[in-house]
Amino acid sequence: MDVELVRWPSQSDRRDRLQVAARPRLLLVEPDAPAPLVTDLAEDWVRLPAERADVQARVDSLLARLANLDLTVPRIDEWGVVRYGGKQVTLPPLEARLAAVLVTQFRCVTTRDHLTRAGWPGEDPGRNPLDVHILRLRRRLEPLGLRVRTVRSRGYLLEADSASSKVAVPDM
Amino acid sequence: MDVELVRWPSQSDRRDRLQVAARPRLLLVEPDAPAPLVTDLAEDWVRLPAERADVQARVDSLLARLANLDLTVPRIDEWGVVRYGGKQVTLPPLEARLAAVLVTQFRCVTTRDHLTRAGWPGEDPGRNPLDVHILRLRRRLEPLGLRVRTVRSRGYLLEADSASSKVAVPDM
DNA sequence: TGCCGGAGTTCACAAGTGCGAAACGATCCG
DNA sequence: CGGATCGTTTCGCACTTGTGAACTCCGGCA
Repeated sequence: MDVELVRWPSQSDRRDRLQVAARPRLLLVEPDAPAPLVTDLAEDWVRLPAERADVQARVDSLLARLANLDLTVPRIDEWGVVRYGGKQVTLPPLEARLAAVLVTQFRCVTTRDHLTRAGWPGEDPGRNPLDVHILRLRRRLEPLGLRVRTVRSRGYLLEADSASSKVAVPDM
Repeated sequence: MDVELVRWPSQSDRRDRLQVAARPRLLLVEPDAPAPLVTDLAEDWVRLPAERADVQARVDSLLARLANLDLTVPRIDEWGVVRYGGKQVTLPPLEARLAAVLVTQFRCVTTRDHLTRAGWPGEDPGRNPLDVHILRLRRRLEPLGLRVRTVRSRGYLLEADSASSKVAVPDM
C-alpha cells in the first residue's frame, strides 16, 4: 500500500483525483501557503520544510489509521511483476503495459482508448486484441485476488476481489 | 467539545489520560523529540515551532473529522462510479445521470421533473421510464447502504440507510 | 367503515449491441 | 522441437434501455 505525496496547493487537481479514488495521500504544504482543512480519513498534511523523519511518521500514521479500512493497493514494477496481498505474478510485456495503467488507476475507470494507447503506442490494433489481452490479464491476476471489472460502454476497472464492492446483480 | 493541547513528550502522562478518556487532543511535539506514531482518530500532532494558523488548522480538522465520522457523503465521478462507506458500484450511463443529481442533492428532495431533465436531456420519455430506473437505481445503491426514498407527490430523496454499518472507528 | 382513484412499485418481455471467450494461427526464441 | 506471446475470427451471451400492464399503497370521501 502506498501513500501519495502531493505538493499543495500547486498539485491540487491531483489531490482531487486521489480523493475521488479514495487513495491515501499526504499533502506537502508549500512554505507560504495557508494550511488546508482536512476531514478525509485518507488524507494528512505536513508543512514544508519538514524533517524526513516527520514526513515518514505521518505516512506511517496514515497507513496505520487506514489499516482498518482496507485500502490496500496493488503495485507493479518495471519488469512486469505485480504484487498484491503477499502474492505476485509476472506478466508478458504487453499485458504489463496494460496492467500498469490499471494499477495506477486502481478502483477508477480506465477507458479502452487509454489502454490501447498504453499497450500499442503509436498504432491502433483494433478492438479485439485489447479484449483478448484483457481476458488473459484477468486470468493472470485472478490468483492475486484482483479483478478486472468491465464498465460497460466506459472501459475497465481494477479492484480487489473479495473486499468491498461485491455488487449483487439485480434480477431483471 | 474542545481539543486539548498537550506538549509532547514532556506531558505524555497527560496524553495517556486523555486517550483513555477518549478526548480529542493535539500533541505539540517539542523541537528535538522524535515524531509520535498516531493511530487514534481523536489525536493529531504538530512539530514545534509552528505557526499559530497551522495549529488552529489542525484543531479545526480534528474537530471536523470527529464531527463528520458518521456524516459521510456519497460521491459520484464522471464515469458513473458511486462511492460511499468504503464501497463502490458502477452505474450505466442513464442511471449515472440520475444518481448524479440525487448525490448532489443528498438528503434533499429532488423533483421528478428535475430528474427527467437530467436523465433525458431535450426530451420527455414519460413517467414510467423514470420510475423503472429509480427502481433499478435503488437496487444498485442498496449494497452501499444508500436508499432512494419516495416523497409522495414531491419527488425522491437519497439518504443513508439507517441500518447500514458505518465506517469502523478504531481506538475511540 | 368501506370504496375509489391517483401515485408509486414491480415485473415480464423485447430490441439493440457491447463485450466475453474459445479456437486457431503466426511469430519468436531457447 | 516446445513453449510462450500475440493477433484474428467467430459465435453467443448479458447488459442497457424502453414498454405495457399488473400490483400495492395511501389519502379522501361518502
